[in-house]
Amino acid sequence: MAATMKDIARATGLGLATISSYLNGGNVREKNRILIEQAIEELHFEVNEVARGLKTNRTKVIGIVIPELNNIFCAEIITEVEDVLRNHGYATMICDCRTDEKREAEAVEFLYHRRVDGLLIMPSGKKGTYLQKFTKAGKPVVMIDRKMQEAAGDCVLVDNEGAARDAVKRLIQAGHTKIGIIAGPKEVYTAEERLRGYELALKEGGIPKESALVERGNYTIHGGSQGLRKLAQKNPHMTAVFVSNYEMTLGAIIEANELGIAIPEKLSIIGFDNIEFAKASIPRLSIVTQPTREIGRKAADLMLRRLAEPGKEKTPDRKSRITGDGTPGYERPESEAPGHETPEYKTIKLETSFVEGKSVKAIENDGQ
Amino acid sequence: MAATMKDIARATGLGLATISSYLNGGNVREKNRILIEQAIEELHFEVNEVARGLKTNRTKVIGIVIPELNNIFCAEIITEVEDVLRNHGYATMICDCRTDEKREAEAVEFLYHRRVDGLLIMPSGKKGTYLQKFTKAGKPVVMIDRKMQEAAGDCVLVDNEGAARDAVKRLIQAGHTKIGIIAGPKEVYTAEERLRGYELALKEGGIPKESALVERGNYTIHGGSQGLRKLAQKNPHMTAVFVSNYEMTLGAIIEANELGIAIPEKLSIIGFDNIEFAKASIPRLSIVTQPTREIGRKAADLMLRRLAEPGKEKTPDRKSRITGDGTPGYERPESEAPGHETPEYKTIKLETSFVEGKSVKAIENDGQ
DNA sequence: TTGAAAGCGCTAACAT
DNA sequence: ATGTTAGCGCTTTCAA
Repeated sequence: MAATMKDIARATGLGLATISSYLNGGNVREKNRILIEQAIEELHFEVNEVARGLKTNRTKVIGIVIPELNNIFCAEIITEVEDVLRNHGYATMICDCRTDEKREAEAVEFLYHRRVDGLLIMPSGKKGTYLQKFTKAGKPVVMIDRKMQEAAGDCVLVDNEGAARDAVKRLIQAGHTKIGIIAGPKEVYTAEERLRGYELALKEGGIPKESALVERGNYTIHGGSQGLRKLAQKNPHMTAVFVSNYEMTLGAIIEANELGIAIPEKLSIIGFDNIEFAKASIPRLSIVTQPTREIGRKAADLMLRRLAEPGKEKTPDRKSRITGDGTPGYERPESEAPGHETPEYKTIKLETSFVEGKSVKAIENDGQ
Repeated sequence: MAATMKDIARATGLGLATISSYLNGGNVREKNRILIEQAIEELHFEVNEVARGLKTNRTKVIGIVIPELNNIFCAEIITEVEDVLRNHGYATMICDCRTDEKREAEAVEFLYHRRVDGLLIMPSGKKGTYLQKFTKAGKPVVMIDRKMQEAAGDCVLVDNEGAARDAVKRLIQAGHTKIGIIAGPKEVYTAEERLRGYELALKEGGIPKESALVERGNYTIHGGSQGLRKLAQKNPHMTAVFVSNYEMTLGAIIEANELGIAIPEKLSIIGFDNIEFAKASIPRLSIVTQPTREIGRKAADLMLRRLAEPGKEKTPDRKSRITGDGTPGYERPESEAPGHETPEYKTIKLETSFVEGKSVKAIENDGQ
């Protein structure tokens, strides 16, 4: 087996505490330092993080729960999160809950068992009651992209309504009045926000709502294709479409090509997410992009900050000695700190940005 | 703090071993079982996996190293892996090494420190010398998609050459002779395999190679667009293209649309990966798909199997029942031959499949 | 600065 | 079937 601190102690003739001190950046006499380093080298010693975790009650692992690993928006955020956390010595345990609330709860439970130090979650469920375990244990919870009801914790959100509103406004400013939207599923909160943004822009632009101009898709490529087809069928005079996520944007474009609807000559399009695709697409697509990297970074930073905060997981490391003579001298004090000062949860709201492409064409306003 | 086994022991008046036995599926007298369950319920006891890990020297965590989490091929595989492993009580620690060999080595090191029980890696680097730590420690290593030199471990691969060969053969059978390929980067082994498959098919079909029909892209959407444009420019008579990964397939199609090259009337296309996209695309795309889910599942299964194998660990552990779920107890061959440690590594090669779409059109062979 | 010793929460002999 | 007792490898008082 791998060498342990004891081996180092024995090899150097020093005590365990000295080795530990050295490993944790404490002061060690120069000659001992050399001795230790030499022994570590020879014995290929490496700290056992598991043992350390048991002792310190901090595993240096962060749990991550996401709806779909297999989704570019999630994947980009998690990529960043993982990078930041690992650079700070934290490992991440990722659980994909397949957008299923039950699996989400199980994942949270699973991670709690593994004693992760904190939880980063992109919620699928509406209620976050199962997050209470973490908050009660004084372990930080950071929600990404969406806030859960009844859940205490920090949030990193995006201004979805504003983003959609801005996008649609641009279409209006370019002279469009018959503007369709391929919105997301009703159950998805962020999808509803985007739809609201669309409606808001119309209202502000003095353009009446038309239900025929609103299609919903299930956030998939296919949903986007279908959405565009229906919109085109129902609205021969529609000149512009706003599509509210990446996969559907892709589908909409494919469908437009299929239908022979030239972009932007016949139809202006503003899409969502995935700047890579927008850049590669011809004509270069105008899209709303979410700052995935920043979302990830902010979320990770927030987590690190919470972890660095003192006090939370006060384990009054008192010595509980068990007397050998049968006296049960064992008594668990109220380790509950009742008046726990409610930490002020932070909500960070990030701005999306609009990436100008060639998929929006100004139309003559006088035509009608 | 959370309750511990000791608390349960005290509450029930039973001994520690009994509690442990109960928790690990051992036999406990009925009335004690009830007692224990009751206490567990009341005290909200949950096993501390960290402590268990320290004791058993098995953390029930698998390390995963991948080139890009943010890549649909990787993401799909990992999604499956994570699912399978978690269903068996294993957590996964994922490290994204950004296709960087150095970061890859660091990630492996990082995971080793965390004492993961095994390593699943989709290699970026060519040599796997840094994997030796795992194999030396008797910890299983499973490579996905690519084999590393100097690395001992199991592999789950795909027959890239065969897949490409089959795809190109189909084009030939449909009468095509001017067949282009948008191949991947030279450094990527799997990309070279696919190129070889293309060449092989041509050879078998008696069609001479033409270097003008071979373009390389960097596996991105943009690379695909450029590749297609160059191919079209250089080869006015080209009637078919084989594109060797998803992102480039997407780019090629976008570009074809842009250039007004009708698919499949003017150009037949066979793409790669991502069946979702192929299905949504119009015309429905003919593609080669890799069985990502199966790759993930096989890799995870292989890992689980290795983990269940006895002997590797120095710790002479006796038959231990894993967590409550149906993991069967394993048998240990009695042949204790210490010097006879040559684990036979397994290589699983999976078949890709061809998904027929509408993007390949038969052409008249007599025309020329 | 350093050493000795007591655990963190669990499993696993070894008894009974 | 159950209790007793050692540790797993580390951090952390408390002395020296």
